[in-house]
Amino acid sequence: MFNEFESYIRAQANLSDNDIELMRSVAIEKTLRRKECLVRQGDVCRYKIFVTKGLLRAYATRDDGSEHIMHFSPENSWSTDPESLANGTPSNYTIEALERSEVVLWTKNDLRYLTGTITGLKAYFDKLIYAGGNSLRHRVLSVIGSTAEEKYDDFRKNHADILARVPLHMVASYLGVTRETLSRIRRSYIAGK
Amino acid sequence: MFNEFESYIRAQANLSDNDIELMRSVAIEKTLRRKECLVRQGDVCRYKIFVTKGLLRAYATRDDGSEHIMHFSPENSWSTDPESLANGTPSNYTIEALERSEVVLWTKNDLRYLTGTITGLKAYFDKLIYAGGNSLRHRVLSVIGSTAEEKYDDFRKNHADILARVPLHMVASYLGVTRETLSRIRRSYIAGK
DNA sequence: CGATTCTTTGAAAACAGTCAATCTGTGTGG
DNA sequence: CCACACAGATTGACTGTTTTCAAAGAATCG
Repeated sequence: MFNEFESYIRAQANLSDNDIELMRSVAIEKTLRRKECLVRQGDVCRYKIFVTKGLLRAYATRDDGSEHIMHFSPENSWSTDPESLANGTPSNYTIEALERSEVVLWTKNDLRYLTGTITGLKAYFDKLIYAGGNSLRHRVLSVIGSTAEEKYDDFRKNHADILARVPLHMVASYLGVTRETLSRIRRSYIAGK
Repeated sequence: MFNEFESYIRAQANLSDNDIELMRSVAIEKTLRRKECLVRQGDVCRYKIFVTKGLLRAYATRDDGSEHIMHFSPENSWSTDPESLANGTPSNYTIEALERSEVVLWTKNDLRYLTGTITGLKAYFDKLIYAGGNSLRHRVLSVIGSTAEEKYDDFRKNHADILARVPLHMVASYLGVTRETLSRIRRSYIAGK
């Protein structure tokens, strides 16, 4: 798993062999069964997670039992609850594997040490956070200004890879519509083209 | 205006007198009339903006003419279009003063130099981006999982200061509901308590 | 195969949007 | 001081969309 991470990160950031070995020395490898949770809502999220295989989701459950997906993380992407990780507060999210997955974990402290030592890694994380902000802003715009159909369009455009891998009711939960509504949208979508 | 910025930033970041003078030397001060725009949708956003007095909004206009507010920036907060600023691409947002305002501006290049030189400033911006991500995530959750009424509640809780200063139809535009709906919500709100 | 899980469908109800009109307060110019 | 225009807020009636509830059909996992 770390090997997959290594080839990914080498392509993304300018790291020496030494940097890689440093990261490896504190990395934790883990295999997740389908439906296994890495963090449960209410727990403290202790790791920053890189997915080398499979697919995770981070979702919040409301008092009424409804679930809202904040984030999908397929292979070669990251997951965590940044707020819980940074502050040690209980997480609002459950992070669950949707497929059998392989992940690499780092604790907050190790990560702080790594980003403090490896400037290339810090620069990479900065880029990552910046890109995350952009996609959150796009999502806010999409979600406050669009009909359910436009949101679905948007999702198809921006997350075609995810669309093919997750049950529809999770797409619905990501978009903030019911599964029934999404189902009807798709029908008219197919009819319309 | 830079003086107001100075006292704010000194409280937020660990900066030497020298750092401050460096920032001052490239800062641009500007006064904005009510309704004056600093960036227009389609323009490139050339500055990072600190508001020392007044209130700005950043909003996107859709093809159908509807406006969606991404961000309010009262005094002692920042505004910009990060994507446009970083990439030099046309901005999706118009940044407009809602009140007579005073702002301090830095160009991308000056900013890059400043953050590269002043580590305390870099650390402060990192914190800022991190906090911005958190609030965007909260907003996404609020907006995909709540009725119009709950969104309004949320806004009241998190932005009481803004609520008192902007016309209601802008709150509506921030929340993604029509002004009529918001008006009706407020009525039931008052009746209910 | 049997049991889940996922998806679709229908009908009714709740919700939010649209259109049009009115009301309010503010500020301007005669 | 008044008349007027203007921007904002509210209301009513209507329309359209989305949710809810209930059921059934399809696909998938063990």
